[in-house]
This record gives sequence, structure tokens and C-alpha cells, in this order.
Amino acid sequence: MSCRSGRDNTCDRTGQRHRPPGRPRLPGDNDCNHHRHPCHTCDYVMPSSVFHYRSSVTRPTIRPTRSFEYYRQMVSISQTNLRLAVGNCQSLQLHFEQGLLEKVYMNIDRALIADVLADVEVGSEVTIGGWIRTVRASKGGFSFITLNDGSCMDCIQVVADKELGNYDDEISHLTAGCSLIVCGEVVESPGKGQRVELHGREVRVIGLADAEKYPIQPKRHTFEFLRTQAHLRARTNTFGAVARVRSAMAGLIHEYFQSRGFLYVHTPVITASDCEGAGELFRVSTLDLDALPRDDESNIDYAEDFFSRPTYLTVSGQLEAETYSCALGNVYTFGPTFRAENSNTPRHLAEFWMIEPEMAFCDLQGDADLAEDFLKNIFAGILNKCPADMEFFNKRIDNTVIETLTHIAESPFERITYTKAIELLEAADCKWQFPVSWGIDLQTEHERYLTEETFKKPVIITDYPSSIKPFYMRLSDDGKTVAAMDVLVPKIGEIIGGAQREERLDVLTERMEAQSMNVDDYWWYCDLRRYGTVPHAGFGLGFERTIQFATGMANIRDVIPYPRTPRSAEF
RNA sequence: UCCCCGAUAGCUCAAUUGGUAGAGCGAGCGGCUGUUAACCGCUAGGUCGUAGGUUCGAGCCCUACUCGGGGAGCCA
Repeated sequence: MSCRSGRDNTCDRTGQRHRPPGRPRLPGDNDCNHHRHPCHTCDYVMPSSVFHYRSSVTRPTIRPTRSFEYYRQMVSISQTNLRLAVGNCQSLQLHFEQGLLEKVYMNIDRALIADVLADVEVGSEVTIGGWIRTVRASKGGFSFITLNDGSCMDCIQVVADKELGNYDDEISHLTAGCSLIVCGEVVESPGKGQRVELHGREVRVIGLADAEKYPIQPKRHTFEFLRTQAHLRARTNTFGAVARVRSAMAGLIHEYFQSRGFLYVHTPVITASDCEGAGELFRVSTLDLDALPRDDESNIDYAEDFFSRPTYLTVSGQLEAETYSCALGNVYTFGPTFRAENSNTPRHLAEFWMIEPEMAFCDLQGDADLAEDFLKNIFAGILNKCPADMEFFNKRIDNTVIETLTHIAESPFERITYTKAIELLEAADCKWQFPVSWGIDLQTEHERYLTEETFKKPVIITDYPSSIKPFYMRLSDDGKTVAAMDVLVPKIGEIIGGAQREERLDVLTERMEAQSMNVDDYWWYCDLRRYGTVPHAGFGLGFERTIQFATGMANIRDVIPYPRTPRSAEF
């Protein structure tokens, strides 16, 4: 058997161990590149798409129990895919023997339910794979199976006739959660609620799910319960939709920046600097916590640690992004961020994703302009890219999301200074729990009033007092405020925090010292101001908060696959 | 971390305020059906979050803890 079979890990040619494509290298792996070469028996070259698609994850394997004729029929269903997969091979039989057709069957020849429901013509033959949502079985006639494969919100209805060979043994016992591969004809549906349905010519049961134990029952579940089943919750309508919107939104964000010439910079996850003083940090260490090395004064000896100094998980890539911005112009980061704060709210995570653009030769106005244009693009884009999922959120989660996103995309954000905001709050007919006066940090109640009551749309507040903002924000000529801006949106509150950076070395070091920081630790950051300094600005956008806002999902733990929060890191 | 609320069947909840546990959904079996949150009947399923305490008696009252939710702070 060839090393390309995927079952035999030893190459019959080189004798080396063959690491399946996609699986990370493990100790003992000695990669064989044989599979990249033309097949020595038939000159076949495996298309790269096949390799990319192969997953290392163990999954059910369809044994080639069918006749060769059967596979040829299967393959004839989609000639395009056949050509892609089989290329210039001389003999289908040969590849069948080598297990290749099995791969075709498992990897490429599967149609997506989204495509079948939307595009595929009545009368076509397709093969789909998915997980059962509901079954309505009949002892007499046939069963209706609704199947979902995650490609879209909707399920396809599979009609399984009792004439099928495995009807009594298998199909009549199917329950929610079972996985199937179904091959059949797309027919017009006489029932309501769908354009087409699939008449199963073969319904192959791949994996069973014990109905007594399977947690995702065909009924309404609370999000609290589904959080305890995070490994299975993607099989529900809501979390499938969240996953699709999240992915689409990540794509939109990259598209936005890439199409405007922003460079994607990968800033480090492990950092030695507590860059903004932005809250508690997670420590990164290889020291033995039960036997910490001590120096002469019995302090912990970090010289013994992996990096020979205290290190942490990043709370922001901003400072590093600034360095690249001051060389390459416009850059952005998009990566994980970690905060060890003991925050227990529906808007906080210990591990979340943040987008941080940074622009050289840019001031606060340019920064705010980008923030507004960016949000409008993303929100308009997601309505355009995920209409069915957004429809679902609007119908089942929050019936204002589509209206709100449309409104945001079309109308300008409100822009006011901090000073003006304070005036508005002081004049408001409200009893504040936290009294309002110039110099205070705005509280949630104040932010919500401005964005939900006064303006009823996103508000950009600029020019905050320097005393409540970090050292790197540019000091204004009045000496009292800094060139900071926050974008506030209804319900979520602060979704973006940004600023024009202090580009004057003397002012910067003065402010660092005023905040009791050790300037020497930031020598490289100060170098930017020492050598060819330039006005620059940027902001940070919470990815999960953006998804929350776009979907209407109330709890941030439900818009990330595996939320990390205090006392909670299951899965 | 602070304040408030909650934890009862696989899930969502109820139990007349201290008298020994019930419904819907889900599941199993049977019936019916081009059905689509299908429908009808029957059946199974619970050390009432954990540990103490009060009481003749605790799901219910008290204390502590654990977990979950909401609000606040910190922030994105």
C-alpha cells in the first residue's frame, strides 16, 4: 500500500514514517516527502487541495465495501470533482485499491447542504454528510430526517424509504445527533418550508448518538446549559450561526485592512512589559512553583526562569504595533489578548481577540475617521455576507439588530469632546449614582445615557483628561487633556478605545515618570521618538464585543467557542 | 472583588410557605401520519448543589462552601 493511503504510516518506498498532512509534527516523526512526488506506479500527483483537506483528527472511516462499479457511479456524479481528485491517473481501479476513492468520497465529493438548498437543480444526484437534528420516523412508510452540516442555518430534509436495505436495522432507529452520509436525488419538495429535499438512494450511518445520553435534545436549551456543553453547542442553530458570523467577520476585518494597504503584523503573545498598565497580567514561567529559586535576599530569582526575567501574556500588541507602524506606515494586529482581571460580567473574558490598527502620519481625527469607517464597513459587510444568520439573530435573539446595524452603516456617528459630554450629563435630568464633574472617569451609567438616551447611536468621545488616561496618549496643548477617543455603542458600551500617541520624547518620558514607570524598561519604545519620530495614532477593538453587538448575543461567553473566565477553563 | 438572585428528573420549571416530589419537553415501547417544534397512548427516570445546624419532622428555616445568572468596578 502506498504511503498516500493515509492508513499506513510507513512509506513503502523510503521506509520512513509518514506524518499525515495537517497534523503537527510530534516527537519521533520523520517526515517523508514521498507523497509530494509523482506516484511511481501511475504518475499521479496528489492535488494539494486533497492534502490540505485531510485532517489528522481520527474520524470514522468508510470501508470500501462497495463494488468498484458503485464508486464509479458515485464519482460520475460530479465530473469536476472527479478530475480534481483523480487527475491524470490511468486507472480508477488502481486508486480504488489504494484507497484513493475512499478519500474522494470522504473529502471532496460531498456537497454542502447550503449549496444543495440554494443552487442545485432538481433531478441532480448529490452526496451530503451531516448530523441529524430531528427524525420523524414512520413504521409503515418512510422517515423524514433533517440533516445539518453547518454550512448554513437550514437543514435539508432527507426522505428515507423503507425499501432501503438498512431501513429496519439502522434508519428506523436513528436519533438526533447521529451522523450520516446520504446519497440521493434532489427533488422538489411537496412539503412546506423548503424548496427541495433529498430522496435517499443510500443513507449510510456513520456515527450513532445514544439518545438517552446525547445532551443536545431537539428542544430549546438555555445558553447557561449549553455553556456546560461547549464541545457540542456548535451543533445548535444559535451557536452554528455565531460561528459562521464570527468567521465571516474575521474575514471582513482582514479584507478591510488588506484592501486599504494595512500590513498585518503578528505581535508577540509573550511579553516582558506590562505595556499599558492595563490591568492584571497572566504570568508565563517554567519555574517550579513548589520550589521557587531564591536569590540572596530570598526574592524569587527570575534569572533562573525561561526568559531570565519575568514574562507575561500580552494585554495588548499596541506598543509593538507602533514600532512597525513607524517603519511601514499603516499596520494592524488581530490576535489573542489576555487579562487576568477578576471580571465577572457578560462583557469580559480573560482571553479575547483584539484588532489594533496603528497609522503613521495620523492624528486623532484620522483615527476617529478610521474607527467609524471601519465599523460601518464591518457591520454592512456582515449583513451582506450572512443574511440568513443575521435574519435568525433578528428573529430569535434581538429583534433590533438588523435595524441597528443598517442604521449605523448609513448615518454618521456622533462626535463630542469629553468636556461636552460632562456638560450634557450635568444638564441631564437624571440622578447619577456616581456624581458628574469634569475630571471623573465616565461610568457605565453615563456612557449608556449618552449612547442610548441622548444620541441613540454610536458616540465617539474625544479629549479626555490626561489624569485618567495612560502615558502613551498625546498631551494636548491645553495641558489638561489627551488626544484620546472612545467609541461607545448602545448596550455594549466601550467597543473601541484609541488615541493619538505621544510622539515627543520629552513629554513622553515626563508622563511615564509621573505615572511611576521605569523609563529604561521602555527604551525601545522611546527610540521611536528618538529616531525619526512621527505623529501616529491607533485604536483597539474588542472582537467579541463587536460580534456581540452585531448578533445581539447578550453574553460574551456565547460568541467565543471556548470562553475563559475566572474559575472557568473547562474544555 | 462588592451587592442581589438562583441551584429539584436528561432539559425547562412547579410543589398551597415545615408534613415525605409533580408537569411539560426529551427518551423507550406501541399507534397514526408527506411529516417538518408533528400528533395520540403507555412506561421508565430524582440521596431536592455540597457539608453542617434548628425541628417530632426540612425541597422549604439558619450557617458555611461550591457552581450559575444579573448589576457594579476594571476594561476591549
